[in-house]
Parts: sequence; structure tokens; C-alpha cells
Amino acid sequence: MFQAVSKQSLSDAVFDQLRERIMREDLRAGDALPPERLLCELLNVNRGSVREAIKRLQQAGLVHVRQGGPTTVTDYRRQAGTDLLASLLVDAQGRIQVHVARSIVRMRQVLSPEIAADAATHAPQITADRLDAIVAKMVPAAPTGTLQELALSFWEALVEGSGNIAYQLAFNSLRRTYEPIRELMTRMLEQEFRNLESFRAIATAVRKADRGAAFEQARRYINHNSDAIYGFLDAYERRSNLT
Amino acid sequence: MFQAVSKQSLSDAVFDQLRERIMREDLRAGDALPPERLLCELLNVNRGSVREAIKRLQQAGLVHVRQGGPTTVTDYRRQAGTDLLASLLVDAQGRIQVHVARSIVRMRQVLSPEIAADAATHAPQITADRLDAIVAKMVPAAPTGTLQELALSFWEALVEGSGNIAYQLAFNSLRRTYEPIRELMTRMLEQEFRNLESFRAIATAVRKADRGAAFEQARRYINHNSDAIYGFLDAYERRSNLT
DNA sequence: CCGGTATATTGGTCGGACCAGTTGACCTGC
DNA sequence: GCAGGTCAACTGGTCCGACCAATATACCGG
Repeated sequence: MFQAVSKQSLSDAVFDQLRERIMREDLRAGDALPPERLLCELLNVNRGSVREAIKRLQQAGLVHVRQGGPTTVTDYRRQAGTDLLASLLVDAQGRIQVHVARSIVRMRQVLSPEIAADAATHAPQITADRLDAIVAKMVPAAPTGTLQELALSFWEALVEGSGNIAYQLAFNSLRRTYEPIRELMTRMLEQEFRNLESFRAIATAVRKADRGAAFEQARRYINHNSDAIYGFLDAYERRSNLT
Repeated sequence: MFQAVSKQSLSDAVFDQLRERIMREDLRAGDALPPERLLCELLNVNRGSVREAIKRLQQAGLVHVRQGGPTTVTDYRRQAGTDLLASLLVDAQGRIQVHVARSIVRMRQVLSPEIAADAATHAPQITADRLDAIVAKMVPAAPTGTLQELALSFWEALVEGSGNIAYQLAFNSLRRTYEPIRELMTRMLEQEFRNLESFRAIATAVRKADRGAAFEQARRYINHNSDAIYGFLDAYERRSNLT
């Protein structure tokens, strides 16, 4: 298959490089960033590009900027928001940070049943219609990638059905986090995607507006799902330690 | 007391204005933003400022930019991350969006007991030491604002102790969200802050590395706390509907 | 109707100027 | 000696005007 070629503007490149340095603690909390004009020379780009990059770092909570003084690095663990998860999950060498992955899976594990439960109370019929439509497209013979897409839409519909904007935005953050390791997730969860019964059970519980059942079915699914990931991460970690 | 005077750069002002228009659906998903050069004239600022603002909008997931074509507004409900919660909670007129507030409280309610439980297993002693130190500073006679500060540090310590970076970043997002309605929270939760027993109970459970007890104590606290907020929001909503 | 082509439009980059806060060395006067 | 003021050298913030690069559109020719 083809995939869109990735373009990157200069300011994006600058942003990535600085972010990488901060998260690798090459630049530690409290350190001053080089002055913008110096960065221009070092990176051989225009000041505008540097400034756009720094604005983004500021918004991400990685640096503190004040006019007249130097731009300083902040403690991202205390300042940054969920949007940073994607950057944390995979390092510059493409290695997965196992403890970050475990954190994400854990949060997802905790929230998912609640989301299903809320969807069952908030908008059962409409949500169930959407869920059924998605499940109908899931055929075991389909390629795993397609099933993954559908599973993602399934949860997207569920989250929207929960009527909880906080869940929704958190879900978006997580979705962005999955993107870089998409193929990995595909292989890891192939078994899960093919177990259509789980999806049907959740959809049915939602349609019945049965909060408890929705919670329980989602819990079963997500626990099973999470265990598969935990297992993979354990193996991944052992393998990393060997080399 | 004094508080820091708030400065705002031009690009921040532009960002706020565009974000506001997008969230008020003055600019709908799919709509094209005016060209940068036109925005410069309309807002009477330099193109650099406009570009910095748009870069931030792009990072926040509110617009989609591509060279050569127009910059278009995205569906923020599907694209934006948790960092947007703060902007959603309070509208331009300073009114609280009640359904957003309920969403946030709900997510917090679900996550808090899990955080306490994880802290009890992950780093019980160190965390408990920090918790005890904070609780020691909580004296019922202290001004509510101070107690609020301490309560926030308490949860900050707990979240750090959970060793879960996803929780930590989500917590940061939520903390930023509280900031604009800080005083409101102070009044709303005064009773809660003065109930030191809850904090002690959580700290004790963590020290004993008793996962179940930590979960349960945190659950009791956060439920009580959330109910207070829900009650306030109901009243707030009724009042809004009247006027 | 299809495919190419010229042109206008849009975002991306450049450099160089000046404005506006901050810092620190230095001087002043008590 | 030291509090307070002064000034110069930073730092980030804003501006201008030019040009590059990708895209959209209208038009033309087959």
C-alpha cells in the first residue's frame, strides 16, 4: 500500500529537535535555551522558524519564555499535558519507552469501562446504532489493518456516545499516541480484533441502556486487550535488556 | 494580596481570538481561515504574529494547514487533546460551561482512586512521607486558599507516587483547567479541604501499601468532593436558565 | 472531455531593522 | 559601605518587504 509522504516545515524540525533534547534531558529543567539569534545560526534557519518552534514548546509546557530574559526549560513532568504522551512513547531511536507504554495502557484500561457505562446511560439508542453499523462491517476474513480501523471507530463512537468531552479529548490524545506505533499495535492485538463477540456484547449492553453490563463487557474486553499488550511489553523489555 | 500582572503578546491575543471564534463555532469545521496576509490587515498585526498563532492552533488540533491551500478549521471534538479543556470550560463571557465541568469532574472522579491505589503499590514509603509532610502543614485554622494549595500538592505527590506518567500529564492538564476558576473552587470545596481526616486516611493507606484501602479512601474523598461540585453546578445551571 | 499550461493565490522562508523588557556593571550620594 | 540611580549590553517581541514553494483556477489545444 501507499502512504502519504511526510513533509516537515523547518519550524517543525526545530521543534522536534529541541523537544527531543529536552526530553532526553540534554537540556535539563532550569537550563536556559540558547538565544533565538544564536539558535538561528546554529540551526541555519531564519529567526521566524525558531520563534514558531519556541512558541509551540511554550504551549506544550516545555519551556518558559519571558521577554528580556532567557528562555528556560521547565520540568515537563509537572508542566506538560497529555499531548506530550506521543513524544514520550517513542524515543529518537524508535525504541518504545516501556514504562510510558504501561502508563498509557493502564489509563486506557481504567477509563474504557467507564466510557462504555456512560454511553449506555447518555445516548444508548443512537450510540448502539452506530456501534452496530461498525460491527456489521467487521468480518473475520478482513485484513487485520481494516479490523483495527473499525475497532478504533467503535471506540470513537462509544466515546462520543458517552457525552463526556473530557473523555473525548483524552481519547484523541491517546489516538495520536497510537499513530506512530500503528503497525505494532496491529500485530499485537490481532487476536483481539478478531473476537467480534466482545464488540457485539458491548453494543448490546449499550442498546439495553444497561450501565452495569456495558461496564462489565467493556472491562472484560479491555482487560484481555491490555493483558496482550502487557505481555508484549514484558517480552520487549527483556529483549531490550539483553542487547 | 498582590498578583502578577498579566501580559499578553500579540500572537497570544491572535491565538485567543481565533480559538474563541472556532470554539464558538463562528468558524465551523471545514471552513477556511482568512489568508494570513488578510488576517494581518484585519487584526492590524504583523504576519509573524499571525503565523505564530496559527502554528499554535495547528498544534492544538484546531486547524489544518497545508502549503498552497487555505488553512481550514478542524472538528476540535475529534482532533484536539486534553490541553483544550481549559479553553472549553470557561467561555468568552466568563461563564462556566456546565457540561464541560461535569465531564472533567467525572474523569477526575474515576481516575483519582486508581491513582491512590497505584501509589500504594508503586512507591508507598516515599510517597507517604511526602503526603504526611503536606498533611502536617494543614491546620484547620489556615485560610482556605492555603488549604487548597496544600490539597493540590497532596494530589500532586500522590500522582507522582503512582509512577504513571499518563496520570501525571492528565493531572497537569486538569490543574491548568482549574486555574481560571481557582477562587470558585476555593469557595466550592471549603468544607472538603477542612476535613483533614480524609487526607490522613489516604496517606495511612498508602504507607501500609494497602492498595485496596488507598483506593477506597480516595474514592470516598473524591466522591464527596465531586458531589459538592455537582451540587454547585446544578445550582449554577438553574440560575443560568432563569436569566 | 481530457490533459497540459499560465497565472493568481496561499502558506513557508528569508534577512535585517527596530521596539521593549531584563540584567549587570558602574557610578553617585548619603 | 551601601541603597539607589544610570547606562549599556543583552534577551525576546514586532515590524517590513522580498522571494520561494505548493496549490488552485481559468484557459487553451487536442
